[in-house]
Amino acid sequence: MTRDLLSRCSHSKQVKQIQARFVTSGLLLASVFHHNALLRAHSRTASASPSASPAAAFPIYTHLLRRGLRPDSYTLPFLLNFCSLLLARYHGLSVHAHAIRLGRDADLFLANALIHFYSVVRDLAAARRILDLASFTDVVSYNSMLTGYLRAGDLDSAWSLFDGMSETNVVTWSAMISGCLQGGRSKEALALFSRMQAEGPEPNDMTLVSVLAACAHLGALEQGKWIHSYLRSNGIKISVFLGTALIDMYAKCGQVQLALSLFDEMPEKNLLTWTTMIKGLAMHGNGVEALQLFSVMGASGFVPDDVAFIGALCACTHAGLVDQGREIFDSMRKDYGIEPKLEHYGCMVDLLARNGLLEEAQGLIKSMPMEPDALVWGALMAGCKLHRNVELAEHSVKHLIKLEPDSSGVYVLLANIYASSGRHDKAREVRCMMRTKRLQKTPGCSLVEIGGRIHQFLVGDIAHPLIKDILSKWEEIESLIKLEGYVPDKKEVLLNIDDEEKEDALARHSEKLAIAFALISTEEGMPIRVVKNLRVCSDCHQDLFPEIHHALLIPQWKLNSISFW
DNA sequence: TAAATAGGTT
Repeated sequence: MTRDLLSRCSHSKQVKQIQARFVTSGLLLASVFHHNALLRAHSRTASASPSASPAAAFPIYTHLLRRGLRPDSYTLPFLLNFCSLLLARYHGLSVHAHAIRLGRDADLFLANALIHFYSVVRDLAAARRILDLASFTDVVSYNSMLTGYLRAGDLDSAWSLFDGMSETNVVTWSAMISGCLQGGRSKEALALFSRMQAEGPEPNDMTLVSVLAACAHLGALEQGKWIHSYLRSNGIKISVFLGTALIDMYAKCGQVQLALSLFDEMPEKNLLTWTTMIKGLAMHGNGVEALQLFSVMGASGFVPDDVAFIGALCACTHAGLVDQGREIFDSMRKDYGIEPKLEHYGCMVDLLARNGLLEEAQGLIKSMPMEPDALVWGALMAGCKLHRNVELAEHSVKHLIKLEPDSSGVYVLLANIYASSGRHDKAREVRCMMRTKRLQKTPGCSLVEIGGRIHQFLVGDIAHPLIKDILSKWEEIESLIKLEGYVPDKKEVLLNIDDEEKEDALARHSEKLAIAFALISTEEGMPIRVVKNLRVCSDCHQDLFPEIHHALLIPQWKLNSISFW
């Protein structure tokens, strides 16, 4: 009876009401079991109640002791889990001390709860000590330690623990895959997933959500599609989580229509589902559609949060809707009580600057209640480049260099601006500055998926086993497209080198290597999809050659962080 | 008892 009553509670207030009734009746709290059930109900409802406090659980424990009852193997773990949920460090420490006094600290359940607790409060050394000294451990003990390392971003420790585990389960593998993802190592995440299929347990929906996110980051459409059909053939229900991950994957892999039809079919959506779809539409230039969806979302009763507003502002940027952007930006505070964050100012500066409203953008920067970051100045500078305002660009660059003295991007941008306005002496000066500072341009990196495998190319890359064939294919392409009227667009190559060398430098851009490789590795008529870390250079984007016309180039800045392959 | 999704860019 008690358990039924408590398991129906979804909010901590309801638990408290039942608790009060128990205490006043004086009857129902007669056993350890009832105390445990209450503690558990508090934990279960804590995440849905922002006002939940660890202090709520302790009177139950004190009550138990006063009655002369002895905590069983569940009592202290339940109490501790409550502390973990609320990141209540001091309460948790006192539970640990109590357990030692009661001699319960050798229990397996408690050891696991302690490892989890110390992991979430980021005391990994304490967690490790418990794991190493515990009399009994199981796979959960190791998983808790593993997720502790992963939460802290310590992938190396996680890997070495993982490699040494004698028993693993689906949680172990899912945690590792999501850990790789969080660390920006999507390719490792996918590799781990194939290993899991060969030697690990069956994946479940939580595993697949992470795998889909990895596919999204890598533009691995074929693998993403494979997961989708895996879901269908295994009768796995498409939850809100899975559906959202699928929509994101399709959108990031360039398949907005597929993403949209999935979105329409989803019976249950949450704020993330909407935001993902809005962002997906905006990313592909469907700014107007994205904004329509944003208002439909509001009409459907979903209150946009700060991330949803980024999506909406981003849609305005892509569609050049300055007035709507201003309106949305103002309504954030006025209608929703959300203070614009740095990111929102960044979007607005981008929107204004891109559309030539450089002074308004500068004014907005001055009005910001916080210090503008490099992205804000970068957006202004990009606008200056587009609208050839060298003076304001120089002003922005001073701020940028102060904020990011070691970032090569700033200097490259400045050099770009000088070069495109014909001031080659200044551009050369910047280049020298970069050389003396030993800064290197972030290498362009393109990925192409052939037969379910991802191939990576860096600019000027000669590491690929087929590099000779790739380069001769490019020569063939180049001679053909030159006949069609292709003229290398050398403004992307700013270096002060002669024309022939410029052509050579262009020819080795990573996207060209990837396209040439894809053309020799696929059947005629097959679509080619290239994903790139930087914006695709305008020369590479010319689509004079009919075969390249099929190539879909998706710039993806997120890949910037992948540098270890 | 342990694991999951969205976010502005040169």
